[in-house]
Amino acid sequence: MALRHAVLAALLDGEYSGYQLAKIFDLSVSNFWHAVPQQLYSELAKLETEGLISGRQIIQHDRPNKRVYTVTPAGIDELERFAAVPAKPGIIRENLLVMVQAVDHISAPAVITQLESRALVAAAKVELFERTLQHLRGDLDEEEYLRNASPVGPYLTCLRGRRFEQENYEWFTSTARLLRMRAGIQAEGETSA
Amino acid sequence: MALRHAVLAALLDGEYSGYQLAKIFDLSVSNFWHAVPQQLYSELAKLETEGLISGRQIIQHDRPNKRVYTVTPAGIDELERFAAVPAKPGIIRENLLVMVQAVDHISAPAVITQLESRALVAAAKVELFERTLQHLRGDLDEEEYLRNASPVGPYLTCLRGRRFEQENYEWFTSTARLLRMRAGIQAEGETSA
DNA sequence: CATGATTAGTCAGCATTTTGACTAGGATTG
DNA sequence: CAATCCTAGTCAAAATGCTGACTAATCATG
Repeated sequence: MALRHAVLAALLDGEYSGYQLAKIFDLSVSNFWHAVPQQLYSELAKLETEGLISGRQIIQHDRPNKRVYTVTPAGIDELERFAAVPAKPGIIRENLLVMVQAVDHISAPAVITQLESRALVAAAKVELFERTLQHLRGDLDEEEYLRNASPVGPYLTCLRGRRFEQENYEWFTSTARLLRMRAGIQAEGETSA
Repeated sequence: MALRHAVLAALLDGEYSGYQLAKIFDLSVSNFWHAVPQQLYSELAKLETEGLISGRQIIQHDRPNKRVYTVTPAGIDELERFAAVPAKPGIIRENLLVMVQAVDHISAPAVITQLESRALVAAAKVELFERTLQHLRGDLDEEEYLRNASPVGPYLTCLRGRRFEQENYEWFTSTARLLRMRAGIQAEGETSA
């Protein structure tokens, strides 16, 4: 019973189908919760039978019909209870860091390549979050938005996500550079003097 | 088949028992891989039957005997193969951020309390990592350590962990303060003018 | 005008993770 | 000197997560 609260929290923000939710999870929600589409479909079904969300069919003529969901008052109550008990500490699983942990014992170039490609991914995510934040706050500046605007929750989690990816970018980049240097490998664009 | 590489990577650094490894996972390794003790015991058993680690019994008289493990050459090969294929993107699951995402719809004080208590935890982790880094580098300064010293992998992942917890601390703290302000709740120590 | 991408899912089943209960002896603390 | 903590695990079962295969219609591309 863990995914359910992430789904409920994501649905607070609008009426979405499983398919749409899968995209949202892939982008913004992945900052604090990871889930693959199939998990969402089955969790939505369970949440609906439990009455925490309610779905309705949308007939579409240009593309397949879909079922969109909204959080019910019972769903809000569930979130309320969820927030009342201490959250379990967060978990991280990052294979690339496992590789770096082992880098003294294995071939460094493989790890360096991965660091460099993940740095690009991280940079793209930073930009995406940047745009999301701009979009959320519209023409207000950040301070004003934070002071008054609503909803503020998604903005705050997005701030955390952006920061996380910024730090990822910097660590991936500097770690790759360092390992290159130690291995005596020239970075792309560098030349030996 | 994912935990196995984290276990192998952790064991590169010395000869540990399941029990010791559980503590190590709880502290430093949790920066990049989360696992509970029972997972480690069963994973160690599997790794040993597969010949990727080898264990030996240590007879102790003052406390229960234990079985300690070291990575075999086959285990190193396994890590090598692991590093040769692109790592899956990392995953995060953080219930406290789920609560913040939902904060506009639920009781804010519950969330604020949790943010404040997790800020303390994060601050303690920062200090722990700080001490770990100092211990690893001994009397060298960081630049020199990074340039030459060995092993460098655990130092690098610890740097990432420290940074992550620093950012957690700052985000928890500033988010709690902001939510207090928006709710019109005085922070501890503050007084209304 | 065929090929592939996108939307919008379903179904079955394996794999992994987590929880909880239990053992057992020595060390520590009130 | 009884109660609790720490070391060092084992076992079974429940809960959760993930993979892969499949359907089916429309839209975009070459």
